[in-house]
Amino acid sequence: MTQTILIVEDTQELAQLLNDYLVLAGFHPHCLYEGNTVVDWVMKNHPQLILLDLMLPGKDGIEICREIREFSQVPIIMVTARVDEQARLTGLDIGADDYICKPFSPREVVARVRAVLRRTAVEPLPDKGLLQLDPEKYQANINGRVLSLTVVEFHLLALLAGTPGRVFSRNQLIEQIYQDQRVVSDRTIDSHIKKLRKKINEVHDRELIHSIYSVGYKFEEI
Amino acid sequence: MTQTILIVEDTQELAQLLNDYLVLAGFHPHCLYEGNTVVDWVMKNHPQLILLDLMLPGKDGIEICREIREFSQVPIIMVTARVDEQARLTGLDIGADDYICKPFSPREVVARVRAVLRRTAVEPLPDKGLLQLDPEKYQANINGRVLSLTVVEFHLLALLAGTPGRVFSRNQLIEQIYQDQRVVSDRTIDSHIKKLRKKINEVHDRELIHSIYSVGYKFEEI
DNA sequence: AGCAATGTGAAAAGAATGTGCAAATTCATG
DNA sequence: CATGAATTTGCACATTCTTTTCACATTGCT
Repeated sequence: MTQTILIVEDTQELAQLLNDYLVLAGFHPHCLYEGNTVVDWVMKNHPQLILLDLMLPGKDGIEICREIREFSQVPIIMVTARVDEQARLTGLDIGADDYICKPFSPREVVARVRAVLRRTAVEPLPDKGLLQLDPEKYQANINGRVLSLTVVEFHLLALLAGTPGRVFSRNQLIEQIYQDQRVVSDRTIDSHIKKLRKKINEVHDRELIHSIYSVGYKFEEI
Repeated sequence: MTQTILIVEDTQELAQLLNDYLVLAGFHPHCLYEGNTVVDWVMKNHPQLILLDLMLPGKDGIEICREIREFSQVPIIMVTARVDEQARLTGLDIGADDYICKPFSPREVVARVRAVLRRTAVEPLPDKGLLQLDPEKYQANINGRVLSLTVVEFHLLALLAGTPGRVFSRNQLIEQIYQDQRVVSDRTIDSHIKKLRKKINEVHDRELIHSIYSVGYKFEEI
């Protein structure tokens, strides 16, 4: 198993430095220098871990992180240029596994990469499941059949299916789906779940979304 | 010597999750949900370690930390909600032993707790038997077979199995399970025990939960 | 035996979820 | 900017599941 690491960093010099250190540490890094192509690259190449700069030409780091999280749990380490940029990370859980603040020593980065990989090591996630999600189109695929989902439905499904078996409380789901701190009744989630189930049932006969009484919902564990 | 851990965290959901993980790891956590009572509680109960949220209703984490340091060297791990809060920690040594930044995985917290305790004292090793509990799924595994438990059943089993061989009185169980001071008849515990036993029996033939006459219940000591 | 504690099943009480509908909101378009 | 369609939201009621309690049976203890 190769240890592909994706480096997304617009300062070429820095990217090169990181690259060198990671090669020395036995990884196989790949560099991208702007934001627009990142999501595609990740979908195609399934890296083991992503080092993601927050400030990027093209699409910005937070947005990229969110999009990746819709279809993958790959570990992401955010790299922030300066202390005050950190403020942008505050909007709670944007889905990154760790973050590093410049200026950093390359040694430190390698150490963090190792740490994150160690933490997430036990992940036999052979994607290719029966469900595939396409964040660009807000579509899901089950057994090759297409579901058109609304935005909320898509986020909901992406979250649940992102970690099959894990139970999400309604509040957790709300926090993740409405990142703008909107106030929403928890029963609203039930409504969306119902619609999701209905759409899923149209193309698939087993129930994939389970309710866990007094806790929340989870996606079928495989 | 029991390993009491004090959790001070206003998000009840999070407190409960941490609580579960720590019980599973063989500790005896106690939760407080606001800042004003913390110092008193610590003086009376002498916990082994404190997990202290920085942002709290009532007295704030830094102030609490300072006050505790006036009379005790108990290890304190600060929990910060967001990255920018870290700034408040960096400047001065406020006396904490470590800090953790949300979002964190409960596993990570347990690891840090162990690390801090290792540094500051001698630590009894946690054991991993035939029973595994997953607080994020409210599931138990025995011999690889899955038990679906209700919330109360899960907490009950987690408590008992967290310290195999230790006898818990019904009142102790009630106090731990219903942290909201609910009033519940002690016979209620018996009912839940019965259901637990039934579910366990479906996948395992030896009796794992034992009644100790006129005292309470304990989990099979191995 | 006699008292106390625990096991058991069933039933009442309590909570959470499913469902259909309608009101509010958003969004694209004329 | 108005309009209608699609989406989102929240509610009320039905349904399901869980929790709690109780009465009675059984077991353990002195």
